[in-house]
Amino acid sequence: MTQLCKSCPATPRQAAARKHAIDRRLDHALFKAFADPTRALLIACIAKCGRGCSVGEIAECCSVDVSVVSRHLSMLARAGVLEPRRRGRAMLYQVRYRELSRALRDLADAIDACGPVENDKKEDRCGGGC
Amino acid sequence: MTQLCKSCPATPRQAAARKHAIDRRLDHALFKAFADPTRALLIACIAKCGRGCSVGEIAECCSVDVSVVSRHLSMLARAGVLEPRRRGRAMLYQVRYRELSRALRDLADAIDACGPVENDKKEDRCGGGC
DNA sequence: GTAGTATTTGCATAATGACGCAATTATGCA
DNA sequence: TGCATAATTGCGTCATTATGCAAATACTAC
Repeated sequence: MTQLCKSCPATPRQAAARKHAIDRRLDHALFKAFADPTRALLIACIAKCGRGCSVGEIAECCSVDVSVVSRHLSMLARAGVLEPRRRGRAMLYQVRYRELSRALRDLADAIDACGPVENDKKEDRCGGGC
Repeated sequence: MTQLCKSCPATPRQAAARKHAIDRRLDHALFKAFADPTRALLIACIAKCGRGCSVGEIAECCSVDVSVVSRHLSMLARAGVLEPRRRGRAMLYQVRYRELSRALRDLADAIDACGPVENDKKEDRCGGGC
């Protein structure tokens, strides 16, 4: 993620500022979490529920085996999307609302920061950052 | 994405409001785009460059074959992440800054909207939405 | 037209990941 | 302790996808 276009020599200051912002936000583990349809369904289900849901409950949202759901959930917890918590025999998973929306907004900010500014409008010039 | 937890009967109004927001934003094609390390690298490279980059230039950012980069780029364009444009022999790809950050912020908003509010704080009660 | 450069596509291979089933672990209750 | 319920893990299978190479296409310049 730190390698840069050899053909885009950059203003060091611009490059540093931009590089820092976006590289740190592009956590592909986070996006892998959302990339699978089943996981997206699970996330949406738990998010809309607004509380910690057990694995069995969550499994009712979709048609796959409970073991598959369990694996998805622990993966989502590792990715920082869900917060796991034990209650008796049940394992409750809850969406980490704040952290999640924060991560998305931070990436959006980083992308905006890379967007073309006045000096970069000339199509043939590199904006600096590569 | 429209299926819901059977064990979480919802207040219809809450359910509708929340469901609408998050289901529409969970475009897994968009997140698939970011889920692969190579693609994430390419996106970061083009984003930081701040202009339309040719396939050959972009390929210098990473160690994979140009043909692979070409495939990734056309996939990213299909996903709405990049904007393709021809200039002579070269194909230029530019990040769709506005649309991209907008999509991320919308999802962040939808997630926040699902977050626990006062009435949902009781852990055993479903917030409504499933 | 031909030659040269940039990009895309076809195809085979390798890696990754999702899934179901069965066995195992973890916890609560009598 | 023994039993029941909930969740996780091991393992094999199948589908998807990332990759490289070679061939084909798109475009420019002469």
